[in-house]
This record gives sequence, structure tokens and C-alpha cells, in this order.
Amino acid sequence: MCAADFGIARCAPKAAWAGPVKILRGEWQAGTLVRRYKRFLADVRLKASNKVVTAHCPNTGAMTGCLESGADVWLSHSDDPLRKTSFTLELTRIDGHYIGLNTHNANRLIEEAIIKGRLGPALHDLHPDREVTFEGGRLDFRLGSQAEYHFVEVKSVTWMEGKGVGRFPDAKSERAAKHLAHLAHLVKQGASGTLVFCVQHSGIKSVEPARDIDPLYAEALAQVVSEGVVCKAFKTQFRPPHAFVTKALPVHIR
DNA sequence: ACAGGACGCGTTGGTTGGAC
DNA sequence: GTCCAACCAACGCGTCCTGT
Repeated sequence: MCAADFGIARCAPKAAWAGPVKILRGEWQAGTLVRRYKRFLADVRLKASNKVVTAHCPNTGAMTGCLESGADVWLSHSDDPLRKTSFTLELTRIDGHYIGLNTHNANRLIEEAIIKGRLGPALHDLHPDREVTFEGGRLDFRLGSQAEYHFVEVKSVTWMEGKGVGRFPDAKSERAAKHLAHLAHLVKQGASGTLVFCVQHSGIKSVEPARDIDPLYAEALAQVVSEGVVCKAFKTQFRPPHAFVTKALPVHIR
């Protein structure tokens, strides 16, 4: 299986800021989604063999508008004998737009952009610490030194509504609000904090909080931004098996 | 010092069991 | 029968502990 089989250019887009990050691992496959069920699982018909396989779905969220039966999907493959499913659902294409489904890839993409210094001078660190724990909480990245720590929390945006408006969250999320509180708390203690929306949908042109889905989160976001937390969004471009962070997108808090 | 195993975290709809 | 809380599902990643 190769990218050329699906008319996909192998080269990186000229606008790529960072990467590439390989999002399709192992003997990756293209297929068609048959159904998603039990939150973690999806049946996919492989294009190469026409066989139906069960893949692990690493995004347990609502994934509004992201998983439609019959949609093109791409799967990673693992030889790990401990795994119950050899395939992992990574990417889909709906209405001509690529949508990254693996939330872990959002962190990898943003980490790559941080390492390359593409997210601005305040977010430039050769070796950010990942999954930093503190006072009962955990954030995705810590940059800098003890003199001036900079904490970064990454959220994956895959839900597009209307013409290019990315919305987050797609379901009520107490944890997302908790992460905002953690960032605000650290900023109050003198650190810097940035919330990064990693937009894994090629059709999204701007990001806004989904006030109708989770009004508490929308309020919390506006509050922490007023308290000094920086909120940014970055667009991902897909060239299977790779993905790239390409540019900043506007975030409309209110 | 290093390798490997155990465990915790994060994610949310479905299932199960108890209370009313 | 209905409601609610607790638990479970699969996986990757990081941390901690133990053995060599």
C-alpha cells in the first residue's frame, strides 16, 4: 500500500511549518468505514483485499460529523501480539476534507512544531517535557526552565460546523475545563500558559468554543484568557502517511 | 545503571446492579 | 419500570518500582 495508490502526493506541502509526523505506522492500509461501535472499535473494509477488519478507535469522543459509514479511512498496523486489534483508525476523508481521528497525534504534531520553533518565540524548546504532573493535575507539555516555565495543553479539534468553523468541545467535558483551571492556576503562580487547538480537519478556517454544547467550558475559556492564558490554534495538513502543522488559525473566544 | 513489569491516566457510551 | 452510580471497554504513554 502506498500513497500513490490513492492519488496522494508524497511531498510535503510548501506551507508546512513543521514535521513531517508519520501518523500512519507499520503496514498501513486504506479502507472504507463499515461501522463504529462500542466506543473503541470500528469495522473497516480494506481497499486492498476487500476484507473487513476490526480497528481500534483511539478517539472515544463524540466525533460529531467525523465518522460516517462509507467514508474513506486510513489505518495504522501494529505487529504487537499483546494488542487485541492489529489496526488503529487514524484518518478519514469526508466531503473532500481530511480529518485526523487519533487524539494522540495532536500532541505529536504540536510537539514537532514546538521543537521546530514554529509556534512563536514563547513556545520554542528543543526538548519539551511531556505529560507533566503537578498538584493532582497533568498538562501536555512544559517548556523552559524553573526560572520561567511555560505550560502547554493541546486539544484536538475535528468538528466543523458551517463554512470552516471549528468547534470545541464536541461533547460536555469536565476534564477540558479542569485543564483550563490548571493553566490559569499556573499563570497566577507566575508561569506562562498556552492552550493550543490542534485542528485536525482540513476544512476548518477558524476555531470557537461550542457554547451550546458546553457553556461552562466556553465561560471558563473566556475567563482564563482574561487571566492571561494564551489561546492559539494551528492547522494540520495531511499527506498520508504524514501530517504537518502548516499555519495559525484565528480563535474567536466570544 | 539499566531493563522490564506493573500501574495510573485519559477518553465516554454501554452495561450492570441496586434503590425506589 | 425508572433512575442513578459504578464499572468496563482498548490502547498509548509516562512514571514508579523491582530485579539483575
